[in-house]
Amino acid sequence: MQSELPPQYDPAAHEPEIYQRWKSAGIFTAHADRSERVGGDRTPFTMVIPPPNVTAVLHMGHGLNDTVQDVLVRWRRMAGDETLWVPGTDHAGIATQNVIEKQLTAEGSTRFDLGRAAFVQRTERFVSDTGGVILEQLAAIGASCDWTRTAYTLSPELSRAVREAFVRLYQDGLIYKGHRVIHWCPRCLTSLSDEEAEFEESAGKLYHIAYPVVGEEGRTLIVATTRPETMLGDVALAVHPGDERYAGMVGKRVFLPIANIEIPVIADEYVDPSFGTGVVKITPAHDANDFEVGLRHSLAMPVVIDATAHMAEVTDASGRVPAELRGVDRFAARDRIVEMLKESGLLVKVEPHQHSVRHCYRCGTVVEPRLSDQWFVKMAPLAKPALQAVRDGTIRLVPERWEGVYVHWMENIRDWNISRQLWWGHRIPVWYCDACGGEPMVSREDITECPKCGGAVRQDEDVLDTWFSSWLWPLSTLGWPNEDSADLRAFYPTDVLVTAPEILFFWVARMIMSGYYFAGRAPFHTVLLHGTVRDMEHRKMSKSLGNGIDPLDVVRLYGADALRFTVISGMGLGTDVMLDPSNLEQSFAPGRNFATKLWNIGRFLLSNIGDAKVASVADIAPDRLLRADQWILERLDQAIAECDAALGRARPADGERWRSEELHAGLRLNDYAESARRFVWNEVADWYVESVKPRMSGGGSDGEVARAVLAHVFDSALRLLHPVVPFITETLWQRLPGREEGEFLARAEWPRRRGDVADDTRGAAADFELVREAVVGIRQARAEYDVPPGKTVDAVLSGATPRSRDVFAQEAAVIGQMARARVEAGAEKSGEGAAVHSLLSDGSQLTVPLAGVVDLEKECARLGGELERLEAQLDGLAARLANEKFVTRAKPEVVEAERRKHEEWTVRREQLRGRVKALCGA
RNA sequence: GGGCGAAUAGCUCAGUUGGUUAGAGCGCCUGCCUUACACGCAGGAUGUCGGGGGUUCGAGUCCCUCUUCGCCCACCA
Repeated sequence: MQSELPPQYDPAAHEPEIYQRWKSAGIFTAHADRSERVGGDRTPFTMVIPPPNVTAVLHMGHGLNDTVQDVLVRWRRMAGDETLWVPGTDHAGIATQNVIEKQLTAEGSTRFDLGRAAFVQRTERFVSDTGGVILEQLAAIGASCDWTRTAYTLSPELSRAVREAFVRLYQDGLIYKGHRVIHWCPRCLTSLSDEEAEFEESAGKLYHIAYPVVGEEGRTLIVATTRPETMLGDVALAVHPGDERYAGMVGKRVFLPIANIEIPVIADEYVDPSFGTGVVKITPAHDANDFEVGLRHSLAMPVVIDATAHMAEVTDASGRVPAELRGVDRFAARDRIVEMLKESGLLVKVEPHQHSVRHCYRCGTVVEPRLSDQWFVKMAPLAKPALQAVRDGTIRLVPERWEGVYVHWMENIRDWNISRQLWWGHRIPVWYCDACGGEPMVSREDITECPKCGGAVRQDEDVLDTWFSSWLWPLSTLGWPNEDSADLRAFYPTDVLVTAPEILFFWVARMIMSGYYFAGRAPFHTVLLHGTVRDMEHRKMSKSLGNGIDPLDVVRLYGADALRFTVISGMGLGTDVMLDPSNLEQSFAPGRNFATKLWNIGRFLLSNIGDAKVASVADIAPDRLLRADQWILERLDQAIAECDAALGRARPADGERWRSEELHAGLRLNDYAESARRFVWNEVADWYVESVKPRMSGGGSDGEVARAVLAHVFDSALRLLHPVVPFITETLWQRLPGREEGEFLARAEWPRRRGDVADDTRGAAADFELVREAVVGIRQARAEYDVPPGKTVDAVLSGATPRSRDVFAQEAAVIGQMARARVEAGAEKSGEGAAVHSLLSDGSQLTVPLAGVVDLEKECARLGGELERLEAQLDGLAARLANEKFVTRAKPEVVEAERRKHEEWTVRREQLRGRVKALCGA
């Protein structure tokens, strides 16, 4: 048997094959009819994957996100739930369109050369050829998604959901067309939502420009602006109505430099008198705030910058842009205008100014505010139930701190611009008949002719924001809007949504809103927001920085399990994971080392345990279990309890709302992984396996007991660990004796604790714990006194006092058996350690025995130090216990604990004193 | 500008409602190729718990303040 398994786990030899077997055994496939919501006998547990962009390739962010989800879904699968993890991809409007446009640029062409239909066709082809690679890559990290339900936001089914949502919202008056200043990306040539236009701190300049007052020679108003190029679109200057400095100016007119036209001075509350000069230029077409001011004062709204961010007289702007500036890029124009102002003496000063500038979240271009017509969703009514859900515990955000962020955003929610001037996406389902006046017709089905006049119609040119399809994801992937869909009835609402906080507003908040609006229910009860993968300088991993780690490299080098274990155990709740892209070996050492350890425990076990069927632990008479057996079974119970506690409840206890004590518990995946790891490594491997070695080789009926306990404990450990390290645990589990064809750990039962345990059982476990402590003590002594491992005890102890020789010999028996120290082991069996046990009843002896072989002076100094420390501690304890306030105010159990400790320490002090006296004479 | 969070070992982080001698992993040091594992075993070192003040019998834990970092939001012309 052993020869089959090499000492190092070779992931490549097992992982792909095992994944295939899981898949073909249908382990990942959910059965709607088994859900208790439709009369089945299993509780459903559903997650929908945050759909990666269809053009994406797997990076560590996905690696982490999908591992977390897979741990949860595998856990619930073993716990007996009917689990469904829906995979899929997002068509990713801007991102995908950018990819194709880049290709076209390389070919010396543009999308306009190609035309809309051909462009969309080409993109579709690209997506069908190369898209979804990431889903295949997910298999490499073990993601147990239901591949029979793979979804795509631009598929016919999901597109139907998009239309339905649009039409319903429109009919309910929640979608409207607005004419206002929005964020415009002059590179992508589309509008963006508030969320898509991200702030970035940048060092700009504040230009102070003098506007000459009409009719008052030499008098000017000074305006401070960061964007002089927009001044050509100025229609007024504004001051605060209460600003006494400019009280007389309101109603007067000033010259707009360069354009050389007159504009009025108005008063508006919007102006902050304490900023700059207290005078603001009003440019309604190129600033969202100025737009509002313009509306209030019925001002003209000349557009002087075109869609590509070049200066032009676009609308209502004739005579404003001098010929020399037309067609000049906005930033070049800024410099030119500053130059011109300087020449005419109207540039007062320029000072550095730190401010935030919005950038396109897809291409990083500085966003240009632009006046245009866009479709908007009225958000306030949608936000109401979504806000309530988080406040009342229907939905919990983990970690908790995100709840505040969420609530604040929801309370101040703004309408959502859902039009994009792109070609790749769901075309807005609105048609116009120009003959009949161009009133919008909104429809679920394509409209080909005008229902009134029978004439030609034209569809709205724009497509919908990508997030307008993603926000329906939990609904649409399950069959909505078909209310009778089996999946929708069986699996909606879903359970846990796992994602990064970056898309809390883009996606999570909107899914909650759509869930309530379209289905009347929250789409999930838990949102787990995990951290980000960063490099050692804490920079986010990114392609442009070149500090990324390819998860597939890690899988190739160390295996999927190593990757999974490393990220899960290294990730506290909501905290970032630091990995070193330049040192994969060290970064993934925790996972790789653990996998190897697990592998070797399995190797040992399989080579010792044989193929014969193993007795069930439950069938073994309790009195045949040795202390070590009782101990490891007790530790197993403890490990199960710890893992269960760390994972927490899968759903609210009452099915509706989280109780406050449940709200912030559970989902501590790192704690779970650590508990399981500690059990298998530090308890099973370090102690139980060691203690069991002589018994196994001894054979006989006790050997059978040991076999049974070892097999049971290891089997349980594999179950506990399977969600984190599914491949290696499955590989080993399959080889345990008694396995039948077609059995999979992936759907084996999650371990449960034994019921009530008899007192003497508990006592036996505690006895072994004493043995363990004794062995540890002896090892410390050996190390401290440099007892060479190659020496037998007798050789070392020559010259020792008879008593110390005697005692150490007893200890040595245990060391030999349990610690693999090279000491002649006695015949004492199996770590029962009666000798050690009796030793422990007098704790003073543990460090005494070597007195004869050590430097007496050194030992006395050491003991003296120890005694001193102990006395200081005891003084403190005594003082505390003598303190009336402590005794009366502290909790009784605390006081009791301190009393007990005081007693124990007093005994220890006496022993120590005795030892010092005997040894050192003082 | 507003809000939130963090600061504990060289690094990443745990430390439950205040109550033992503050822990883990990685790293580091020492000794070991011990018949499952050197990707291992055994042992070890390392902390003015960011600074200052306060409350308390008792503070890493609660309060105030300062400093430094991070995140979210914002109409920083």
